[in-house]
Amino acid sequence: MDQKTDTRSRILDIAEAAVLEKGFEATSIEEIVAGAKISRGGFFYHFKDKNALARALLERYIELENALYDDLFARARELNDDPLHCMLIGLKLLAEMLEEMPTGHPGCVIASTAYQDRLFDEGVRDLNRQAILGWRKRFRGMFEDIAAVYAPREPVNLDALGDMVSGVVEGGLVLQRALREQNNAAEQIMLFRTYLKLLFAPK
Amino acid sequence: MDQKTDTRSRILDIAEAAVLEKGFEATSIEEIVAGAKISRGGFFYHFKDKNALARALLERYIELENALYDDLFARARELNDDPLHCMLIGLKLLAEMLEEMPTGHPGCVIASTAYQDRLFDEGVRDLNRQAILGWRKRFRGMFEDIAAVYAPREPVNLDALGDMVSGVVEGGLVLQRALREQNNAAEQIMLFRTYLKLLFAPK
DNA sequence: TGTCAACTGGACTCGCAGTACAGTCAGGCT
DNA sequence: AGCCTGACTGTACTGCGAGTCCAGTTGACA
Repeated sequence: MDQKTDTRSRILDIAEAAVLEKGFEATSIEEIVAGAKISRGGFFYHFKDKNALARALLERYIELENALYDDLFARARELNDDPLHCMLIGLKLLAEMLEEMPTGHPGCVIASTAYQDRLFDEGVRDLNRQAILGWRKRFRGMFEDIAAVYAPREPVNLDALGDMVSGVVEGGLVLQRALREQNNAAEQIMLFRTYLKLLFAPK
Repeated sequence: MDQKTDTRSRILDIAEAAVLEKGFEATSIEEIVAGAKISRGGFFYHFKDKNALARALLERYIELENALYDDLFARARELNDDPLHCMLIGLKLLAEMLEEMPTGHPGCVIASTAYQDRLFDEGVRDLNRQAILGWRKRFRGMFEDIAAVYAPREPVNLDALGDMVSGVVEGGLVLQRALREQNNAAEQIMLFRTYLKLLFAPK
């Protein structure tokens, strides 16, 4: 059981790295089993097919991302109780985190999955959807707290603003991937942070 | 020669629709030739391999997108000479265009390509890169014109702001695809428009 | 009439996903 | 000690899609 968990997550580690590097379809089971030092049979013992692997990969990724956001904004809240400043600090921390990744951020599995749609079953697509809706809810809530204290200077739809966090990160990562530059995602987040300052900060 | 062009672009049309629907790898040459009513041999007469198809697809898409931006902002300029208002009108037109597409926007080939990297050769990746750099230059230029008239209220890197146009569109399309909603991309663009108003508009 | 571009059609190789299944091996249970 | 089970290994097979090769057809034009 311990061993099962071990091998399974070893497969996931190797698969994730390969998928982020070159995409899901381009990643063969052959190379995964080679990397994990197991047999093909062993792979199919853990995952019914490639779709099950995709699902597990997504689940793990989403859980990690959520934990990361939890941690980030908890730390931000410790530094400043004000909802706006908490948000601004959290985004700064997020940008720094992205920047500090020496090889650049691995890229987001969400976008990767979104554009390879029909390879996956409804379950995988729904997982993807739920994750983004979760982030919408998370950030919408934070923006509501901010708006309760600071009236926005222009009317904005808070759901859309919540989505913008995900969108800016996803978009930034797409740019970063395509341009082969280093800090586009971090830069985009900082630019979004300036937006929030202009939108909510009084003066 | 005319027929060649005809069949070739018929292949591209069908391939583009299929690729945007389910991704490049998931699109088989079999279904493309079936849709275009040609033989497999006919396909390979026009395209050396799938990579050549990808390249042609990208080239066509980028050209179209550039023409679209040219047209959009030319129309905006006709309506208002001021660089800021021209930008704001152009973004509004862009958002409306995205919104009016009944099935939602087909999605951006750029992101799709970025996340399936290693399937393609260096040429395709470079095309992708050049397209985004072109948009950076285009929008950076427009923002410079704006900044020459209206001092930004917060310091911003204009290259990054230029990238933000592409990033917001890409990110919005990713959300739209993943959420299966209709107007995320348009909404994100309008939100970005509000950003520009806050950043540049005096008061 | 002959040439050439634009195909058709079929046969083949190769790599990869997925199936099937028989056998191995270590640990815990009785 | 004997047995069971979970976690595999190894091999052999099917089927699909990419890509190659090539011989032959068709229609336009010189």
